[in-house]
Formats: sequence, structure tokens, C-alpha cells
Amino acid sequence: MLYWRRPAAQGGDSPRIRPLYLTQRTSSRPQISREGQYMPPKPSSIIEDYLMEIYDMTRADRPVIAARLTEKMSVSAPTVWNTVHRMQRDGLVEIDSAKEITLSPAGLEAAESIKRRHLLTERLLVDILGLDWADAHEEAHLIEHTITPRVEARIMAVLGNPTTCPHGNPFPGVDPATRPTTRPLATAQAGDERTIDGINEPAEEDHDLMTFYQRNGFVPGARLKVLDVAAYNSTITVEIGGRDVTLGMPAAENLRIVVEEPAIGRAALAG
Amino acid sequence: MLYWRRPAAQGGDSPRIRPLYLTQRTSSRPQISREGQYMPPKPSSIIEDYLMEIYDMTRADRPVIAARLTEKMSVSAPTVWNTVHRMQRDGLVEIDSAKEITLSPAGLEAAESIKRRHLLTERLLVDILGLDWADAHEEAHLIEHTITPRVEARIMAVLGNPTTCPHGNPFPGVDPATRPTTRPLATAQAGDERTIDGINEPAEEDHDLMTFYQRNGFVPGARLKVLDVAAYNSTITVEIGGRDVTLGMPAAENLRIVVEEPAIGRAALAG
DNA sequence: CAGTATGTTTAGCCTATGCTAATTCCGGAG
DNA sequence: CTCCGGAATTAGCATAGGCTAAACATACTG
Repeated sequence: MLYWRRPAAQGGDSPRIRPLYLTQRTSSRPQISREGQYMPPKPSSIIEDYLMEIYDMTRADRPVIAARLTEKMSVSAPTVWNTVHRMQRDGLVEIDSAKEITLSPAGLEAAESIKRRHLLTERLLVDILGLDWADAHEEAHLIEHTITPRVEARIMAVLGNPTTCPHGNPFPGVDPATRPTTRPLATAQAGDERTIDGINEPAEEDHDLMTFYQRNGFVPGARLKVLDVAAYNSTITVEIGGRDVTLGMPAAENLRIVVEEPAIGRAALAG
Repeated sequence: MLYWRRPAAQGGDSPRIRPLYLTQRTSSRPQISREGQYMPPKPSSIIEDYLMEIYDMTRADRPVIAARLTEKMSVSAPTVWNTVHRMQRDGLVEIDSAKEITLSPAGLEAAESIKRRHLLTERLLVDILGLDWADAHEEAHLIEHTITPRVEARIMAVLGNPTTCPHGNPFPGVDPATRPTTRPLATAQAGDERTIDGINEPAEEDHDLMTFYQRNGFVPGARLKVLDVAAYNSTITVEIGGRDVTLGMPAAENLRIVVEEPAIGRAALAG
């Protein structure tokens, strides 16, 4: 059964090539169970990567279009187009008339699953195996796809149900009320004394930047004092761990500082 | 550049289909470095699976032919043929005139690498994450392919350089002199009191059998006493953990018992 | 020696995931 | 309205890894 048919193609000009992604599905076609429940086959690693990227871009309120994905996934535009349409065919995403890509309910569920496994794997690598904080993201990116629910449950148990990754980013489904209110360090004022909440997701992919953060102690929970905001120079200088460090704007944009403790945290402290 | 050419194909009968595995290589072709060193691209998960299976069959002195691999890999014979020939093209295996498949030096190195990562991942899952002993093999089989040298080194360090997997099978390169002499439980005599060395590799894939071993305490280091060898019934009854358990022949064949402590162990005890 | 069982190989397909080159679509600027 | 640039799309290929059906090859067995 074809999922889609070329417009006309009337006449005898025999198209020799099938239209790429729009071919028949066999074994990996989504199945409908007896109860009418949608039962997606486990997405491939590639599809999981796309799902997580779409999830992140959505959460960061950035428009999700194929061109943006092309930049992130380091593949060509036709490859992204092809893959995204396979995902649409499989019910993981919807593509509206403005070419905006959104996760379907099934896609969101799969995205949250892979995101959770990613964050959990990072914690395993850092907390238990003692891997470099700056390396954890890329190593987790390899391992995450192979974590089954069985293993996920074990890691979760051994780590004591963590709620954030080592870089301060919360697991999907964590109640926002339990999280502090934050803003980028870039928006701080001279004289501010703040606690670091975490590193923004896109920055985790920049290994050099992560190493810079790590070497200077910019990790979740650390305290810093803003010494000087030099807007004209696009830098901000802070005191951290007894030393003065100057950050450029990208580094300061991607570092979140706490402006207010979480509501639940306050309640707990008060009670 | 073609790696191989069909015999003749003279005449104008235009072959429409390329000869499967024997096509051009592009990005993943093995590279020769400036020093003339052979630099194999990292094998895919699939190829790593084949390598490990060939490695195991070789170590167990079983003949390595395509038909045996077909049974183990749960794919069709043409698929195995195709894959093995890609491996030959890439310098990982050699195929002699009797169709016997042997690992090349590069193949052996890759096989030992994936074997090591497999055993190490099993230990991580069991010792650190507390995963079921019987489940470790199949979970490790998923994860092992994504372990980089960086992570491998961390696991090795955290576990204190283990020499066997949780099922008693030694890492590649472990000095045989440090290992006890063993034989299958199936060959034991009534009255023997022995220590369990481990479970043979092929049995690790049989989840039900592994659960049987686990539930009855047949794990490395456990002591057992042979009560009765009923050859006519193909069973052997032992006392283990204060209970009597009867094993069928396959279960008894795949359980190794210690007949002599390792030379190095004895030396250490004597000194 | 004939026949069966086992193993290999070919032919012809398929999907997922990549690519380049070229074309088309569309929104805004002049 | 027209042109330009970004984005989407088509056309045409490529490789890895799968499949079935069928043809061969070879070795054992009655």
C-alpha cells in the first residue's frame, strides 16, 4: 500500500525510480493493536536524534523548520527533507502549511523518552564512572539509543532519581515549580552574586566551550559574583572560585543563573 | 575503483544490477595512513556482531563457516554471505578454499576490542547498576557497540580491572595461567565437590537457561557437590546452596567447574 | 551410482540513510 | 512587478543490510 502517490505521471514515460521516502513500508510500519492503540516501532537512532533536536528547538521556542534541522544534524537538506517526511509518514511529526514541524503525541512521547535516557546517561557517565563533565554529552549521545527501559530503571534507581543532568538541564516532566527561576548570565548586573543553575542545551555540543566552563568552575551550584559588564566589548567579568574570569557573550548567554529559588524549595525551607 | 570484477560478462547484455556487496567504497573504505599503517574505519554494530561471533566460534574450536553464522545471526544465508564478503573486502576476514572463515590480524584486533567492551559492559550492568545477572548479556549486546575507548577506560578503572565477565568468561588477552583448569559439569563424577568457574558463552544467549542457573545459584565461585550422574536419563543431580537440583545435559554441558586452581593462584597461596 | 542433505551462490528485490545538482516556491525589497 | 535569497523539492545515485526463490556444489548414504 502506498502512503502517497505522485500527482499525475500519466503517459508512458515509465518512472524508473521510486520517489524515495514515499515507498511501501513492511516490517517497521507502525502497527495498530487490537485495542486500537497506536504502537510505534522503536525509532532508529537517527530518528531519535531528530526527535530530540525537534524537542529541544521547540522547548527553546525556536521555529522548527527543515532548514534549521539541516544545520544541526550535519546532513544535507534533501536528507533532512527525506527523513522528516518518513517521520511524518510514521506519525511522529506533523508538518503544517508553513512547513513548521511539530511533534505528534507519539513523537513527543518518543522524544521525551530519548531525552530522559540522554540526561540519565550523562549522569551515569559523570557521577558513577567519573567521566569528564565536558565529554559526557557526546558520549551519552552514542549510548543513549541503546538504553532499554530495564536498564533505564536501574540507572535511575542507583542514582536516586535525579532531576537534572550534570549540566543542570531538567528531565522531561520535571515540575517547573521545583525549578528555580533563571536568566542568562549575560543579563546580569555588576555586583550581582548568583548561583549557577546550568548550561543551555545548545552549548553542550560545543566541546571547547564546555571545557572552558569546566576549567573555570562554571558548574551547577557554583557561586559567582559579577564584577563588570562591558557591553561595548561584549564581555562580562565575574569572580568565581577566587579568580576573575572574563566571558564573551556566547559563553555568558548560555550560562543560566538563579534569580529566585524554586517555589517548592522555598516552601520546604520555610516548613 | 572496483574491488572485484565479474568473470567475463562480455557481449552487450548490459547488467542492470550491480553485484551486491562488490560495489565501490567511498567514505568508509579502509584508509592507509601516511606511515603506511592500516587504519580501519570503526566497524558497524552489525560487523562487530559478526566479528565477535567468529571470535567465539574460533575460540571454542568450532568450524567457522557461513552456515554456522547463519544460525547464530538470525538472518538469511544470502545476507550472511553478503556481509562476510564485505568483511573480506575490508580486510577483516579471510575465506579459504574450504569456505572456512578466519579473522585477519585487523579482524582479530577488532574482535578482541568488541569482546572486551561486551564483557566490561556486562560487569558494569551487574556490579554497578545491579541489573539481573541473567539479563546482562542481552543488554550488554546493545550497549557494547557504543562504548568508546574513553568510556571503556573509565569503566575499567571504576571496576578495578576485572578479568572476567559476571558469568565467568575471561577478557581477551587474560593470561591462561591465571585461570583455573576446568571441565564441563557434565563430565563430573558422583561425589565430586567443585567450585563453579563459569557459564559457557553460547549458553549466555539462552535467557531461560540463564534464569535457571541464577535462580539455583549456579554462579561463578559457588560450590556444589555432585550427588548422582544418571547417564541413562541424561541428567546430573547436585547439591548447591543446601538444595538438590537436577540438571539436564545441555545445562550441565555449559557449566564449567574447576578441577585445578590456576598456577599463579597456587603460587600466590603458597608464597 | 543415485539421491538426499547440507552449504554456497546468484538474481532480483526492498528500506533507511546518505549525497550532489538542479529546480521551484515564496516572501520581501526596490 | 520583478528580482533576490532562503527554503523546499525533485531527480538521480550510492552503500549497508535485509529478504525470497532458485540454482549449484559437494559430501554422505543406501
